[in-house]
Amino acid sequence: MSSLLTIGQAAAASGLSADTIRFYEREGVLPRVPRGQNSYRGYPAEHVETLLFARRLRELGLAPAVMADLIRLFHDGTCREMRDTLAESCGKTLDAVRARRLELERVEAQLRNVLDGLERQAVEEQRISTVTPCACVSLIKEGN
Amino acid sequence: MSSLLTIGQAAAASGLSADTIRFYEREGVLPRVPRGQNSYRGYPAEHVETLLFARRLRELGLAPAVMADLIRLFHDGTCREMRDTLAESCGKTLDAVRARRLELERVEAQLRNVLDGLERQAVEEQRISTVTPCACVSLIKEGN
DNA sequence: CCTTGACCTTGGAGCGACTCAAAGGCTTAG
DNA sequence: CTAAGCCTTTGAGTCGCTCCAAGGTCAAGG
Repeated sequence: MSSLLTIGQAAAASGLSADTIRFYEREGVLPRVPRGQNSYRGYPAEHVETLLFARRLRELGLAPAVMADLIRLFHDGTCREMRDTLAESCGKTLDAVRARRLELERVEAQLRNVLDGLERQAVEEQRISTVTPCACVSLIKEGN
Repeated sequence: MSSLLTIGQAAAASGLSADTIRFYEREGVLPRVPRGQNSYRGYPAEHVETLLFARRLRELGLAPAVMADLIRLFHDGTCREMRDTLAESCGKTLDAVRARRLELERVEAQLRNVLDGLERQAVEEQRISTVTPCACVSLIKEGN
């Protein structure tokens, strides 16, 4: 009857799973909300804003420990604190994401090379109908 | 005295860590090598080829279970088996890597957006020396 | 009133691919 | 004799959830 949401409703409203919300609460990422006499968690409607903020931080690839800081500032912090912390953690995350992306690009190119080589070998082997020595392993050997 | 390498030497020669080699052996990725009377693992010099092959497969992002198959073929398989298996697993891995890379590209762009917005806000707030309402959280809210 | 099914609770296990730590044995050099 | 630097095994820790089991609660239908 009150305006409190259950965890399932909060999950549906925020796009986080109920499991994830519970996990975040345990880990101190999200504040602990009060329980009803059911011992059910009760989420005030405004709390959905916090959950949406958390979800967005997660989408941006921020680690739970960083999310915890930012969510505290979301409730308690000044604008400057929020901006500085956000700048620092997004900056670090950006560096990490870029590094990972570059690595995946290298791997992707190498996989393409290998696949191309395998294709060419298969074609070649069909063209000259004799069995040639197995060379496909050598495609793997090149460092790039 | 024999030409067997210890795990540390095999690790140095292959670029895999000793821990990783032991892990791969436990998991059936690499064959079990015989122990000396020390109970030390003894690696024949040729085995380094296998380790290098494993290392390369790992660099290409192939999962241990797939590596296990390919390493068996490396010893036992025909050229065609190797080529077909390699083509299949590299193809699947390529798809997964590409998907992950695209996701990281999206996240990267979003992080850049957020950082740009924070920068602009900081500049703006300095220019007009009155304190404006805190808007930096709204930078986070946009879905992209 | 009773049942059914959908929700909620907690605690704990599982994932992938390693990585590290503990506790002990072997070998070689000073 | 001891110190170092290898090696052995077993088992726990990492990260960020995700899923499971066992049980309590609630709303609706018969």
